[in-house]
Amino acid sequence: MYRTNTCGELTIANIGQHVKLCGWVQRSRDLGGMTFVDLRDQYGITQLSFNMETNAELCEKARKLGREYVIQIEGEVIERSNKNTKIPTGEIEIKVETINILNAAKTPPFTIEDQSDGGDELRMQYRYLDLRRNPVKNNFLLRHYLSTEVRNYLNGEGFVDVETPCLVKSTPEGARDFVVPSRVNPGEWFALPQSPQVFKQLLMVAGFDKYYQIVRCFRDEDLRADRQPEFTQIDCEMSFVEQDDVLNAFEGLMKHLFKKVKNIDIKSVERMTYADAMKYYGCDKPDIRFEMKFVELNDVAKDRNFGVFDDAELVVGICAKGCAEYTRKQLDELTDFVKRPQIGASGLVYVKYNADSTVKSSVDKFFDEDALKKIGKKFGAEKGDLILIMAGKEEKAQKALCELRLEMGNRLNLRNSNDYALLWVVDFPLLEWDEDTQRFYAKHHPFTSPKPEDINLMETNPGAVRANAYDLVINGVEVGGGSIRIYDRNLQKQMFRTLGFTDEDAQHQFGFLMDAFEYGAPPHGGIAFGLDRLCSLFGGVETIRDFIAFPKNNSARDVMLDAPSGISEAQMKELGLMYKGS
RNA sequence: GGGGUGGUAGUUCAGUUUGGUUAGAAUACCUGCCUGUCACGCAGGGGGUCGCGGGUUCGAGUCCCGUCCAUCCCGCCA
Repeated sequence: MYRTNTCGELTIANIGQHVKLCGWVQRSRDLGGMTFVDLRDQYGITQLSFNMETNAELCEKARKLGREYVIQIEGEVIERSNKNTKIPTGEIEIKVETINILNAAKTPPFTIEDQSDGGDELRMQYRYLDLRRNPVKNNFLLRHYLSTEVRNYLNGEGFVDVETPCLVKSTPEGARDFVVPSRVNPGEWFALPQSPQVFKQLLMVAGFDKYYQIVRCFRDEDLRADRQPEFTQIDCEMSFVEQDDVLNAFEGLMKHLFKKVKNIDIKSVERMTYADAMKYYGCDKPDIRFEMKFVELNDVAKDRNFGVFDDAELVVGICAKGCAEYTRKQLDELTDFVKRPQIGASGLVYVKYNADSTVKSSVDKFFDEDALKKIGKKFGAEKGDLILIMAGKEEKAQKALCELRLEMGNRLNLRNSNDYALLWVVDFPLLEWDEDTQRFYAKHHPFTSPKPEDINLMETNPGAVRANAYDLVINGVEVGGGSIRIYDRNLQKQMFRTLGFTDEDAQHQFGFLMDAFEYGAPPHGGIAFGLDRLCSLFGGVETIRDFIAFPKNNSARDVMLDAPSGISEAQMKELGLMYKGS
């Protein structure tokens, strides 16, 4: 038997017990006459003590232990004469009788401490050492707890966990696929699933009433702090449901998770149409922890001989409470912020409603005080407020002001990571026009159903058709999305036509699904949540990498494995692929 | 594909603006001393292809060009 106890559990109640412990040497403190060693395992740290007077040989041995040596010790739990109140085991120590070195260790390239001296790159290369650190380890305990509670809740609601394949068929819609060559079928390829979408729909056709799966998904697109090429979804589908049934069911899941994981009572989840989200926040995933809503100014801003406004499709602004005292420098910073290439605005107009009731703007030349006050009135601006205005093409002005609004939220400390605001964005457009390819694409995916009252627009004005599609947005982060699906063969066929598929292409790509719809497909819908993003949200950080044990770096590489890598000529031949020597 | 930031001891960084003696600090590591430490302390020591390649110069960590890597963002992500 390696051990009788872990390094996190012995307390004053165990005094006098003879124990065996195993773990890693966190650190040793050699005081000359005596030596202390901190022994660490997943559960905590226990101090080992050695005394030159009582056992010189053993004490010498303890002094030679390096950091991260794996050892087993045997000894007696004794009360410390000097107690450490900072750790749970701080009242006791082990008077060691024997040390057994299970494995020596090289000095690690960075310190295994809560505050490590290691940089990101190095920690990823030695991820197994990084994972020994408490803050990193705790992220995975959180993830484990979160997914456990997801299962607990969904199991309790009657959802059935069904596994779906990882080797599937490549389809032209959506994200770029990862593909896998088939040895048995030379020249043919599998794709890794971007989501189990069609399988879960087929499970509904098969009669499973409620399905879920915590499942890996793959997308071969460029990475971000919140995007990895393989990521995990909580994938769900239900039969005989309308949109409200789905929203209500998963509000329940969210309330459960917040209660269990964060001990937060979520009172309600706001609902907002996509149209309103765009109008008031300029994006489809607004952070509603703070207001600062957009106000459109076309009616009061035009016809003042100010070309920037007169030529603009949209003049729109926000009101930053109490910011009228912003200095020239601060306003310049904001202007630079919106002029960054990523945002690309050409400028920023401000109006200050000063405490002394005077009004000052960057467009005084075109707007007299009355006109500026009229603008202020549209925001309900008070003394001390600052209005920031963007103008231009509708989409661009919205996007720029959206970024500016979030920036102001940050500056005004309105985006506390301990506050959570949940929001359903509903009634997304079904389709999105793409200028480059001159065709419509499904905004969500091609299996999303149009709102029945909009179906008649499918042929006359496809861009105006709204979908039974919804996203869950928490603090401005899209954590999940779903829809009520099409379950009728003809409607599905019409959808593919609208997307520019010939009937033959549609049959070739998705015939299995449309065929299934002819054998008694129930009305159904569902949703999928990004587990990694939920974890990062609960953890209060923005990068999902911290919650993936072995993540890819920004260039989609695993730096620890040094993957991807070349394969042998023999493997290539076997797969029927051309070999390109390295 | 595009933009920003960064790359200097094992590690994290300073030094680069304004080129100039032997490139520093902290921490880690090694040695010695120390009997109640717990970020132990004290004394000493070793440790550098300044990412790589080219250029300018009497002289380059520092200036110029190229390139690679990392990271954040835009595009992309149904």
